[in-house]
Amino acid sequence: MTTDKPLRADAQRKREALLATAREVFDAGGFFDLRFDDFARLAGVGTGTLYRHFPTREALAEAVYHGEVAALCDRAHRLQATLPAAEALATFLRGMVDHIAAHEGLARTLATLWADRSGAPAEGSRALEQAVTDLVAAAVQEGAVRDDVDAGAVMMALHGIGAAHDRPNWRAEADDVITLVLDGLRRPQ
Amino acid sequence: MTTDKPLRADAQRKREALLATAREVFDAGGFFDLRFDDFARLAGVGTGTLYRHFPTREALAEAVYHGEVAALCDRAHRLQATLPAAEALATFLRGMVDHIAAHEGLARTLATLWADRSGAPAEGSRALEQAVTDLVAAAVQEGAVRDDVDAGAVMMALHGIGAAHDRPNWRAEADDVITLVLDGLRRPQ
DNA sequence: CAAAAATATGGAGATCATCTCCATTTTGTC
DNA sequence: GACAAAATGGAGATGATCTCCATATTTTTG
Repeated sequence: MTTDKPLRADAQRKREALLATAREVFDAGGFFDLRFDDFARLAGVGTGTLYRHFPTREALAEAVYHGEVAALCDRAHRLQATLPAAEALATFLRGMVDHIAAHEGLARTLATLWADRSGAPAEGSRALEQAVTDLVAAAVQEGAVRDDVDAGAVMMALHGIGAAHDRPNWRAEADDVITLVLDGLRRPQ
Repeated sequence: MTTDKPLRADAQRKREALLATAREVFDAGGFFDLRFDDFARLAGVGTGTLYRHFPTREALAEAVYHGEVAALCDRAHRLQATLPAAEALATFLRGMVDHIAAHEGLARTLATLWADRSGAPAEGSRALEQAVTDLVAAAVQEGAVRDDVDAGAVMMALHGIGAAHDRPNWRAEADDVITLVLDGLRRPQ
């Protein structure tokens, strides 16, 4: 499905310059407030080039955070391989909140990518969802988690954590959401 | 805090025309896709008038759904008066999902209003949050619900339900989120 | 290596939604 | 009915997004 035509040398250079700029702006927290065309100016390329590489702001955000999200997913796989499934799930969800808390821009990015109703969901979203689904399925298999609740519900709760990122008491509430989800998932013995 | 200068007769008429148009577009599902100025055209008023009455799209959405949200809050109060607190909370949350499911536009509206980071949260949001907070507090008081989880966490889960409104399996997942929240809230005996 | 083909560039300007401004009209008051 | 206050409408300013294509760079071919 991924048509990977080999990118020309200069194209690769410009693309990387754009990504570097985007990363900087991201870390500075201004990603969603910067005029989109200005990413081009800051990276020293033309606006046409910007739009050719990243047709929308969301595409750029997705590219910048592709690494972050991939890291999250890798972590899920590692946990799943080394811990009992229920613990893996708990550790992953707790760690996800940590991770979001540590990266100012991530919550807003995830919320934006998730809310993006324009056609296909971003690759990053898909991967993350798959990771969560796998973790839940394993925990169900193991018998530690009820089987009458869809893994999608956990994703929805994560949506909430991302979407609500500017609530004053975000961190504590996010932790509490995870607590509710985990306790709610425990198989009623 | 609410400075209510009595509205002139024509002003009231135009305002009502705008609201009527907005409600129609809402029900048709196109509220967030319609050019904002077009609300004026459709209502037969000038754009200046539109902007005077509703400075932003969110203000208009808030006004349209003020009634809906007020109804939700009233319902919360009635339930709280007639049922044990834990049941009132459960009934309210289940009913909220019903209500959102029945009104195509509501989820997106709530998500938008909640996500609106421009200054003060809309009156509707505030009222809804107060209602939820009260329900949770009463249930805690009654001893049916743990006291170590913030009511804000429930709001965050609702954020998720609103924000994720375009997931293919929305209804089932939303119900499951509520199940998780309710079971997670139950005081561990 | 030169020429030809393919690929990518930049940035001026088209397009489009949002919002403002104020000369005119409508309403309320005395 | 005349004066003041309130509200109107819609032309145009503003500003962000995106397109287009003549030019430049890279790759391939002979």
